[in-house]
Amino acid sequence: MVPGTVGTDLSPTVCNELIDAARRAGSVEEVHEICSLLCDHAGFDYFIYGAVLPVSLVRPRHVIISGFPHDWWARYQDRGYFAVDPVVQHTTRIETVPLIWNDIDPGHDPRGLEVREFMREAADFGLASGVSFPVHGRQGECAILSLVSRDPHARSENRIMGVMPFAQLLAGYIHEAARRAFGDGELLLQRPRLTDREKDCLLWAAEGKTSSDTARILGISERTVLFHLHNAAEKLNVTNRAQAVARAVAEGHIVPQFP
Amino acid sequence: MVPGTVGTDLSPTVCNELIDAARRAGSVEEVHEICSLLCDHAGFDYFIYGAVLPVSLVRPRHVIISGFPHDWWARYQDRGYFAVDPVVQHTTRIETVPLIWNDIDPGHDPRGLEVREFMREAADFGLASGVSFPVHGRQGECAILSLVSRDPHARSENRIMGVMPFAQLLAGYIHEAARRAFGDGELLLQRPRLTDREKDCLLWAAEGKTSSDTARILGISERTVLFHLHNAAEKLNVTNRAQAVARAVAEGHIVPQFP
DNA sequence: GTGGGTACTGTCAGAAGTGACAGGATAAGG
DNA sequence: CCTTATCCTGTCACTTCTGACAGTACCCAC
Repeated sequence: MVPGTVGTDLSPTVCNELIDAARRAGSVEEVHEICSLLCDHAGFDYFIYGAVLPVSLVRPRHVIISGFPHDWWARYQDRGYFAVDPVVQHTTRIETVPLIWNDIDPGHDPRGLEVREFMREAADFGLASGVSFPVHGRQGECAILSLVSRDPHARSENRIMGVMPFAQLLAGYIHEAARRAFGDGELLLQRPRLTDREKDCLLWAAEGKTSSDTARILGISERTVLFHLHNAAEKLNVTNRAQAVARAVAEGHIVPQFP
Repeated sequence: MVPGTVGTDLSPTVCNELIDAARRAGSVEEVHEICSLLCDHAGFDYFIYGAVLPVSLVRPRHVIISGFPHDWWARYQDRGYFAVDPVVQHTTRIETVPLIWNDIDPGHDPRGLEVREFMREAADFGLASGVSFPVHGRQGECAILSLVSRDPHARSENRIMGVMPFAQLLAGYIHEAARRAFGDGELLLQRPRLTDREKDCLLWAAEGKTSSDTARILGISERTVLFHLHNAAEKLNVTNRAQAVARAVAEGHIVPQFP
């Protein structure tokens, strides 16, 4: 399919087909293919999907499925453009809505100059305009699916506005497929399983209680509290209570409440 | 507008209008109105938007904008159906894609019976079928927008599949509007500012180092480490190091790495 | 220069946590 | 019946933390 020659034919029917395909997809190649199809049908030239998995992020894992021109993508990685790319910034911050590249105004950014330079360079490589769809999971898991056009004025053709609903919806399904493809629960499995009591004791420790406080609260002896904390620390592979609590919070084993 | 008499006329044009409205909206009433319009245009009878804001988990704040029948909503709250509602479970877990109520299969759920009973009861109150759109922000912020029909077979009419893309996209904008309406950064402002040294000391504490370890690492005296941790604990309004570390991690002041 | 914020250092007593010893009770599942 | 997992309890020696005492020094803004 020759880039640029395909109009916007992302009908609800095509969208549903792609959704079905995404729900079945289990490999990176399949996800790549679906992104590629979406890209074609939506009338764009390039795509890229990037994600930070899985999240509870003791060890964030960055994954990329690239449909970008190789030379640009190599340059992007080489020069560490993650730190500049306004799309990445947009997604890792807060946003839950698509970002249309033409709307990006580097004026407000403290690094406006860098951002402007980056965008100019991207345009030189054929990435003139585009739209990025953020997807967030829980606990910080996040992904971006970008569709990019060589045409600098994709927006004025209403191309972008027309495909936005379909692409945003699909982005969610593609993300789920990607998560499967990259080995969903892998890291969750690495997370040790704590018993209820261990979590109880960690939780109260995280809320500032001493062992004897916790013992009173739980109606058990102080020694038992120490015992559970000791076991929890071993499972979490940490050396003391502060580290145990830090890890338990970071991995989502406990959710302490603060005053 | 009489519920049930409106067909699916959620055209891209209407969708764009609603998006624009959502981007301008700044009050809960406005958000309610937009949800209501979406509901009508999409051919549904009721809606509900629920969110857990904002999220640095320290003080999760639950907000609801309800377009549900009052009697059902009162009963729902009264009986604590949050814990049973499969939609809530779906969203607070992992999912990033819409949940079509007809697809819910309580069979796999350990509490299948309860769930089934809950769904039957909802149907008695006129909530026969529907679709829920999850929205996730960063750090666990999450929201659900549900559109509900009195018709138990809304799906077979293809009504749901037709509006899904538009509604999912809009859900993101509605969520952003709701966040504004409920006072966006309020809690972030309450977050105390820690000095670099305080964060250094907290970070090493979170990684399991003792004060003397940290002193050696930072090239200062142990007493100074204790001093900084003490100041940090005062700012964070906590009583000991474990709680200080827990809060610092939960609020994102530090990001410890674990083995 | 005065005040405020940050970084830094000391001592001391008492409270709390850690590691290693040793043991028992219960329930679930092969 | 035996294993496994969970939960529970104790003592002792040693380390670490906490809170309250009392200071020095630097930089910046008003």
